[in-house]
Amino acid sequence: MPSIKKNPVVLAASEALKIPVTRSRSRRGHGRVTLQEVAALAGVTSITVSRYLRAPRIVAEVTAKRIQTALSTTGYVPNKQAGQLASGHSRMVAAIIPSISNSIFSETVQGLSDTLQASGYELMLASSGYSLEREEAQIRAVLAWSPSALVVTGRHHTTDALRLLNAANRNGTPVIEVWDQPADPGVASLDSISQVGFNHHAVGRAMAEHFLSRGHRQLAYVDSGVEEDFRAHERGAGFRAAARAHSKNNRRDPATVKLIKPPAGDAFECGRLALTQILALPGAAITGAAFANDHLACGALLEAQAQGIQLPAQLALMGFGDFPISRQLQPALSTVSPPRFDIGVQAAEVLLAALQTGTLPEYRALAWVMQIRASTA
Amino acid sequence: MPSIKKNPVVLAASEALKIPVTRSRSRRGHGRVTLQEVAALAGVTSITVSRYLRAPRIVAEVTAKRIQTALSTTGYVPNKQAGQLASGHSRMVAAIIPSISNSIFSETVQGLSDTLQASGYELMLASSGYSLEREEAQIRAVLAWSPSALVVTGRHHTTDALRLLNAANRNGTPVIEVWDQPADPGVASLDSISQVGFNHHAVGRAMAEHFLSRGHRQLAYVDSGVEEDFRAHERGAGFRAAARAHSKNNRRDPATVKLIKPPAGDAFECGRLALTQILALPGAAITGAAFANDHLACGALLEAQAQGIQLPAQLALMGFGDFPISRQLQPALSTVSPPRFDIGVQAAEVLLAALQTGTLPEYRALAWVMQIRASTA
DNA sequence: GTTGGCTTTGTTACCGCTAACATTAGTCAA
DNA sequence: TTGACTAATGTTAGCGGTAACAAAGCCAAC
Repeated sequence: MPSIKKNPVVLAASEALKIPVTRSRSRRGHGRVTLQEVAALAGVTSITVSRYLRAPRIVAEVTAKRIQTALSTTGYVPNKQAGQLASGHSRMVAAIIPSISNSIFSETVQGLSDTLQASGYELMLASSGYSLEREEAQIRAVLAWSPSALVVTGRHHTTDALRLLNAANRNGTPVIEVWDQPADPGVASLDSISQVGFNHHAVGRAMAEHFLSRGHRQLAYVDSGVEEDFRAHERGAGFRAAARAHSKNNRRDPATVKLIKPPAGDAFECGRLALTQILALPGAAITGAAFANDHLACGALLEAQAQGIQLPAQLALMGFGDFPISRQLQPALSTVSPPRFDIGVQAAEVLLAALQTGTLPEYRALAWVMQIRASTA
Repeated sequence: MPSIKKNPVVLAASEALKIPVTRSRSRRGHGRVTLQEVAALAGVTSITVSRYLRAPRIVAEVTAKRIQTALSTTGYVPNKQAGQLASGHSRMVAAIIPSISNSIFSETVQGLSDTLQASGYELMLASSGYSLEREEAQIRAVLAWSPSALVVTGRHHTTDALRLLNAANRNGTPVIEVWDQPADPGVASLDSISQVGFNHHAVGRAMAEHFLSRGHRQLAYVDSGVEEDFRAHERGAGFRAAARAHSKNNRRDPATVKLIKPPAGDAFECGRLALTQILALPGAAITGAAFANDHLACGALLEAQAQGIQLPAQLALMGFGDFPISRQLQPALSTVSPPRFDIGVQAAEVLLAALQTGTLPEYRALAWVMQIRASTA
C-alpha cells in the first residue's frame, strides 16, 4: 500500500468533506468500508467512485486507475441496500415455489438462478409448502425487499395474494407465474399476470389419447396426494375430458376413467398402493393407468413387477415429469417430459426483457414432449 | 379505499411535517406507501409506527388501533432495505450451494428455508455449479446484500473466498460451512469457519468395514464424476484407508480397492458404465462395490440385473444418500443415509442462535446411518 | 407541592448510496 | 477571441427507515 502517498490525500479529503470533529449523536456505521473511504483514498468524491462502479467508461482513465487501486486496497464491498434505496433498482428477483426439494421445481429454480446470475441478479427464494396462505405471507415478505421482479408458481393464489401481485405488476415489478397457463385463454383481463408454462389440461388429454389410440378403454388416473397440486388435478381433468370426448364420438366403444387419490407420503409407496387399488377395482379390469408424476408411476411399476403382472401386456403405465429413473426401469416408463429447467430459464429471460422494455408477454407457452417407452408400447 | 376520509388527514399531516411546497431538486419516491404516510393517516409520527411494527406493546393501545387501521387501509409494505440501512440488521440469510437441482442439496436448502422462514428471515440463494471461482464471485455478490448470516457448502474455497468468509465472520456475520467437517479436527485455528456436517472420511471407512465384515476383499469405489465433489472423494479416501488398515492388520488376508472414476453425465448411466468397468477389471473379481451416490449405485444395480448377475451373491453394492428410489429396487440398495434435510435445519438453528448470543459452535457433527438392505445382505 | 420515575411520543441525525443539477476545464468552430 | 459544446467531476438533497436522545404527561411518594 503506498501509504506515503495515501495519507495526505485521505486527510485532505476528509477535511474537504467537512466531517465535524465532535458529533453530538453517535451513530457509527456498520464497520464496512464505504464509498467515501474508497473515494478519499483515490482523491475523488464518492459519486465518482459510484460512477466508476456502474459505468467505468465515464470516468477519466487516470482516475479510473486510482479508483481501481483504492478499491482493491480497501477490499470494498458495495452496500446494495443503500444503492437500491437511492436508485430504486435492486437487481434481485424473488421466487416462490411450492417445494424446493421437489426435483421438478428445483430444476426450475436452477434455470432461474443460472440465468439471473448471468445477468448480475440475485435470487431470493421462498417455498410455500403447497399452502396458499403461506404463499401469500411470503409474497408479502419478499415484496418488502423491493425485488426487481417476482416469480410465483401456478395461477392459484389467495385473493389478497392476487391483489399484491397485481399491485406489484402495476407498480413496475414484473410478475410471472410459472408452470401454468392462463385460466381462461380466450379472455385477456386487464389485471392479469403473465405466464411461462404450458397447458396441463392438454397434457392430460394427450395422455388419454395415447392410451385410447392403443386400444385401452378401461383407464385410471392416479392423482397427486398433495391437495394443492393443482396442475396434477388439471392433467387429471384433461385425461377424463379426453375419455369423455372419445365416448361421445364412439358410443359403441366408450372409455371409462377411474380416479384414484393416493394419500400423502412417499411417492413411490403411494404409487405401489395405487397399483394395488387399481387391481382391486370392481368391474372391468383397468388396462391403462396414468399418474400425476413419475415417482408414483415408478412405484406402481415396481409393485406390478413384484406382483408378477405383465407390463405392458396386462397393464400400461404412464407417468409425468420424465425423471431420470423412469428410463432406467424395466420396462422403461412412458412419460411426459416437461420443460422443467427451461421454464426457469425462460421466466428469467422474459423478466429481464420486461425490465428493459417494460412489457411482458401475456403467456409464453413452452413445449412438452411425450416419451413413449416400453411401459405403454 | 376510503379516499374521503384519507385525503384530509394526509394533507393535514403533510403540512405538519413542513414539507416545502416547492422543492428545488425533485426526487420522488418509488411509488410505494411509506411509513410517513401511514403515520400521517394515524395522526402520529413515523417513529411511532416504526415502533408499533417492531414491538406493538410499546405503543399505547388506542394509538396501536389507529395505526393498525392506517396500515390496512394504505396496504403498507415495509421497505427492508431502508430498514437494514438504518438499523444494520437485514433478517436475511444467504446460502451458496453447488447445485440446486441436486436433491441432496435441495433438501438442505428446504431445511434452511423452512427454519429461517419460521423465524422471519428470508433466504438468498446462489448455486456455484461446483466451481470454486463462481462460488467466490457469489460470496462477493451476496455479501453486498449484508446478509445476517452466510451458509456455504464444504470447506474448499479459493483463497480470496476464504478471506471474504473470515472477514465476514469477524465483522459479526456468522458463516457456516455445511456438509463437511473441520479440515483438521485437532487444531483449532483462529481464523476458522464453523461447520454443520459430518465426517465423510469416517463414512467411507464405515462402508469399507461393512464390506470387510461380510468377507469381501476385492473391493471397488466408484467416485463421483464431478471433479469438485470433494466430499465424495473424501469418502473414497476413507474407504481405501480402511481397506489398507485391514490389510496391515491381516497380512495373510489383505483387501484391495480399485478406484473407478466415471465420466460426468447422467448418474444412472454412469453407474451402468461403472458396473461394466468393474466386471471387466483384470485380476481377481470384485465382490463389493461402493458408490459416491445412490444414483450411480442404482444405475449399477439395474445394469447388473440386466446382465443377469446375482445380487448380492456375486456382487454386493452400496450407495450413499439414501434416495427414495434406493429402497424400492430389487434387491433394495444398502446405503448411507445422511441428514440431508437436518443439515439445513441445524445450520439455520446454529446461525439464529449465533445472531442472538454472538457465538458459534466450532463444529456440529450430525449423525448418519448406514442402511443395510438386500444389496449387501 | 415538589420530586422522581415510568410510559408514551416526538425530534434529530444519521445509515451509504445515487439522481439531479452545478461547475469546471478543455475543445473547437465561427 | 469568444461562446457553445463536451467531458469530467463535484454539490446537494434526498431514498425510507431507525438509534439516540428529548420531552411531555401522569402517578405515587415524600
